[in-house]
Amino acid sequence: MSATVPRDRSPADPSVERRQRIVAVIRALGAGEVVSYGDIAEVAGYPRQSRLVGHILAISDDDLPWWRVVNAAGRLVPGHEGEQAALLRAEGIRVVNGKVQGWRRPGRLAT
DNA sequence: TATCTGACGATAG
DNA sequence: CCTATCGCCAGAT
Repeated sequence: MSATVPRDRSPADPSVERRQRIVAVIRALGAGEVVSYGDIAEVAGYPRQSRLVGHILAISDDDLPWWRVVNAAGRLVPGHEGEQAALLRAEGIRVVNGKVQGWRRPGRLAT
């Protein structure tokens, strides 16, 4: 027997809370709504932690509407572009060449 | 403990 | 459009 005991993942664990919080935001997405990883992180209360969102989605079950999440450039998820494009189009989202049309990154608008 | 990687973001060239 | 670099954090080795 190893002397190491599996850590108890209680709800009090901050890493669990982060995960739960981010998952909750993703689950709250409705049909036709597309957001970026950074947006989810910010809404969840963890600005600039977009990588964490990507990680959660990668390890989490497919129970979540992962297809409604794209990167800041409107780019689809590598390796799932075909399925994601189909799912998005089914919700009325226009997808062209692996990117969401009509997407614009904040801070790059205006003249 | 150190180092690398990743469903990221932004800036620079 | 592309690659490169830096910042950010969690997990894997």
